[in-house]
Amino acid sequence: MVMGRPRSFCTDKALDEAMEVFWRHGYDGATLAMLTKAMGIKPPSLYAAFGSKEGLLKAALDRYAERRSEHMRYVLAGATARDVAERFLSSIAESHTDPANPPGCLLVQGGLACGAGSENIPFELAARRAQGEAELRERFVRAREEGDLPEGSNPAALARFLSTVASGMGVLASSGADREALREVALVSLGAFPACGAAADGPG
Amino acid sequence: MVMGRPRSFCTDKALDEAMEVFWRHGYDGATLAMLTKAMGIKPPSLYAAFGSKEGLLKAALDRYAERRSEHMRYVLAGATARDVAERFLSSIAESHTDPANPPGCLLVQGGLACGAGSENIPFELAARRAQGEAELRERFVRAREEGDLPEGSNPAALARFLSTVASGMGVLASSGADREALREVALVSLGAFPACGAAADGPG
DNA sequence: AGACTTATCTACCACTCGATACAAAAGTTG
DNA sequence: CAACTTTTGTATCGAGTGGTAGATAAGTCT
Repeated sequence: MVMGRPRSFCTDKALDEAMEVFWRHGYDGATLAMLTKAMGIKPPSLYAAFGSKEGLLKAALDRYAERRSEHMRYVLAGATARDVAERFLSSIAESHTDPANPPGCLLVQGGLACGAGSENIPFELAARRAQGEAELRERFVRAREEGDLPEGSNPAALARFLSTVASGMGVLASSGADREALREVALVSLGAFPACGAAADGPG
Repeated sequence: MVMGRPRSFCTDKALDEAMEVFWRHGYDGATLAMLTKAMGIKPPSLYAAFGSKEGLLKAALDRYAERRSEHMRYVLAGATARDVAERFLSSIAESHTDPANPPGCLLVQGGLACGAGSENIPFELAARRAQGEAELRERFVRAREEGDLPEGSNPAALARFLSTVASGMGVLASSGADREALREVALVSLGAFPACGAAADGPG
């Protein structure tokens, strides 16, 4: 075993608490006092473990990404592109209104605009959002090759559309919209999605 | 004329500068130092004119609403519901990437999550976003009555969908997406919109 | 002119921010 | 045991926060 005094807290548990604080108050709005209180540790322990407030956010984002990757694996396993879109939107509607978490999405709530000294935080969050979009895009490229998306369709645009709706649903959820409202948005959004082999029934 | 020393700055000009700061940095990220520097005045003048930082934001939001109301008048004047949706989405794509302003939407960038002491700011912004959605909803209710939306369609859901996409486009724009990307999203989104009298051609 | 009213400027308030110095505590190793 | 390594708690750092007191400037009123 390693030498020295053992750590008195569980890193993952502490990260979960920190994640919730960042989620609810944003990066700038989350103060060291809030974070240390939620994590049950003192500032020196926080800095020894994560280096800085920004380092703590990145660690929390990594943990958030782990959670999301499970969802994405399920989403991307959809049989058709339309199936993938439906899974994506409905899972977003559920997760963004999960009472176990703050409403919305950490990657949106975390901070679209920050004050002096945290200008790079919005970029960090944007990069993580872009990753999910890229996964969808690759899946849709494959779908077009496999013929379940029309030849003329635009996989990049469809992925960006879904990612945009997801961000918008994050904004909606953060302002108190309930789960049913998000499901409705998901349903309407799905109407924008092309159907190939199946009957291309119009929206409504 | 009123008595006393006349004000040395133009309230509207100062508000435009403050709006830009809130837009770019968010409510919490915008400091008094930034605001007073941009407005070209000192703190006592700011407080005499607007009461508090929050009062300044609300005044800036009022001014923002004035600007938007012109756009909305044009949008709502569309001949059909689909026409309204198209005008709405394309005007959002333009305004959210207008190089004269910070990217995105003040009502989104302003603050989805805030720190202690500004918890009501996100509600304030959400209320203003909801107003635009309500205008769309009323227009779509009328459209259904007039028969250019199918009987079974849901005006509230359609309005919420458009509002959600607009918020998502704000998030997208704030992370550096260019105008063409937003136009693409607008185009795909329009595919979710029901067409009534015209040919209900599928998306693609 | 001189009283009155309002705005502006300088300087500063109490407070909170993220981050850290230092010593005591809690382990492992010889 | 003593030497070593790492973490923990206390107490605090300098910088920056939103906001204001008090004197002065710049107008209108009688």
